[in-house]
Amino acid sequence: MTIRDVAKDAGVSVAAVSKVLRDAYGVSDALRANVRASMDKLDYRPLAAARGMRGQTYTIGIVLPDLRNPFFADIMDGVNTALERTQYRAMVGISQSSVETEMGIVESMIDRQMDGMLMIGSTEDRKNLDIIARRKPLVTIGHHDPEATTFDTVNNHDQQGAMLVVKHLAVNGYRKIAMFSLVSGTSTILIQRELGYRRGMMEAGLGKHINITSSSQILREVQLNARRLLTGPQRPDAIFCWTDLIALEVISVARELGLDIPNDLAVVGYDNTMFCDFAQNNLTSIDQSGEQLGLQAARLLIERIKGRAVTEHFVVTPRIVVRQSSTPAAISA
Amino acid sequence: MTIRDVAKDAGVSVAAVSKVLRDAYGVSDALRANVRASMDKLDYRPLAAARGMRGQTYTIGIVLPDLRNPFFADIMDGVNTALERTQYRAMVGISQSSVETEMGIVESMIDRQMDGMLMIGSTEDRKNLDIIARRKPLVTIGHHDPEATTFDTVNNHDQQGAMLVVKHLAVNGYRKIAMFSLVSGTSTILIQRELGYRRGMMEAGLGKHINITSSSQILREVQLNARRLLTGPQRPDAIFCWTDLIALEVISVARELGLDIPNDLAVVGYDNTMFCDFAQNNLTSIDQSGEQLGLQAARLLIERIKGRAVTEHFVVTPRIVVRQSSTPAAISA
DNA sequence: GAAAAAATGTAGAACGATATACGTAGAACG
DNA sequence: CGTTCTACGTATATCGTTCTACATTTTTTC
Repeated sequence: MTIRDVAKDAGVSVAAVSKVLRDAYGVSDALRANVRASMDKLDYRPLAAARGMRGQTYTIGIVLPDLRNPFFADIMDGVNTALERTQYRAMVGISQSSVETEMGIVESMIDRQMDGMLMIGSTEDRKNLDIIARRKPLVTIGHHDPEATTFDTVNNHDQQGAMLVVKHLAVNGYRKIAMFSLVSGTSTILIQRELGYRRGMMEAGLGKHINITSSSQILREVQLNARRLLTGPQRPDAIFCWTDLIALEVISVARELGLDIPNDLAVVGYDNTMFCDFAQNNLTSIDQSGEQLGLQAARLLIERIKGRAVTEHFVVTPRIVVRQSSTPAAISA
Repeated sequence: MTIRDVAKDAGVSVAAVSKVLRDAYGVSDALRANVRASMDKLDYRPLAAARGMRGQTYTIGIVLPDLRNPFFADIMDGVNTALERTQYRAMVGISQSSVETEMGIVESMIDRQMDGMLMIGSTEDRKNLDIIARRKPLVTIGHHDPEATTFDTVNNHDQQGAMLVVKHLAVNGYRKIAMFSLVSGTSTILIQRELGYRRGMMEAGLGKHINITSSSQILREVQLNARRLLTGPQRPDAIFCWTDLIALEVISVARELGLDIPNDLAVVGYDNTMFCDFAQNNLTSIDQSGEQLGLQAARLLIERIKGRAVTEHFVVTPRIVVRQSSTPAAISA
């Protein structure tokens, strides 16, 4: 089943069929209907590889850091919603939070003629992103770079989100508020969240309690760091974790140490993923509306593929969703 | 940077370069070294789209039902390990547990000239899988069909896994053991787990307590069904959930109802995902070694792509990992 | 040392789309 | 009524590989 078969069946030229396929200029309604009918009849499907040789593949590549953080599922829901009514399809690559793998995936997506790329929570720096963007339309989620001109960015206001957390904790009487962050020199969202945390602490007059622990994402290391933090000389009475998944691990360690949450320790996460709502977690978190982020990013990417050249930076306002893990009152009530 | 540039630089024919690229027969060591040097020097990367026109794209398509179940991350770890040293790359499509979407993704992967497909937890029936397998090498994970001859299957022994659960619960004194299953007429792993549950109950002399509740995966519906189960006239004293994620939701509902786990209610999951270990869950589960499943599946798929025609069916033996959610003794101890 | 076999390399026709350049008919214009 | 537009279609070069068929050289065999 090739474009030639369709052309023959419809009694028109190959070029005419191609035009119909691409919604290109210069096709009468009659011709279009005729060709469409033949395509349906023959159950014709264009081969992306062949299209890719000269034009588009109608495929966008999505790079995810890992599959364990449920937040990415929220984002993908939004992406899929945005793509639903288009002829674009998403193919996902998993970088396992490694920069080399990430670049490898991007390369292999370019080799595979993806029309554009959406990088989520990328750890690349601006230079590398610029290099990619020069080759293919690019949109990032979770990379702050308001000065970027070669690619679009989609974010929530991470600094503000972190400040919301600190403010909420301070209002609820917590003082020794620590932050559990991620070791990753280049992640701009971490930088913003740490900044927000510091600013929040200063504004609450808690500057002297600023305390940031950084850890990789490896489960064992997270546990080790959490345990160290909770058994150290200056045990915090609240921990703000950079993502829900880490918060759940911190809760786990705290429970094992016999600490009561939220009375001995408050824990707050980020992303407001579905796990926060479970009664055994009941985790206060920042909602950055992953679905919205995914939707906007996909929209921007398709616009870019279609030719938009001016850069857009989309920012969502985060909001805090308060649950029991940070509200001692709720437990006594 | 095309194959022609490399050929020119190395002073050989285009065909020679192509042979080196494909590890094809008829290349001397000297030629290979020469060509490889030019490829490195020019930083050449073959274009998958062009390769796809005649040969392989060295890309395998992986179809995942959803991104929220952390079990799939374990599988993907195995897949990536298996692919690491090959020139194959994985591209993932998310079907959102919908049969139409699943078929759509498969179609679009075939359009994109994937060399083979790995379908995980597919809800397709044998007929559809046969149709796919006739077009592309296919391996499934989580689809029992020992009679299948057109594709390979990789599974754990789900029936045995379910029996392990029932036996364990019975030994610990639980009697009214219910099962929380998934509405999905065609999923063979669910059929096997339900069968194992029934057999286990019969063998434990608990036939009259057999009680299977089925629900979709939608969070609200799961909660509703769990609540109905736990507040009904014949409240079970243990619930075996078909996957960890559901078990976590059941624990949540039970906690909200004021039930103590494991004294009022035991909960057991399946897949032994990372969340089971968290202290707030402490969930007994069946380990089916997702990483092993992924590794074997990827290996089988590449073998098939390379030409193996005889079918293989790989089965892992499940083992139970006992935690507090099903051992009342542990809590009093 | 001639014939056969194996090893190594090359030329060039595919693969299935896209997109440029162009032809032709009918409409609009003055 | 001739000219210029516009709308609609077509012919075909092109994209970057693969792979068959073949030519040449080297090795093996008797």
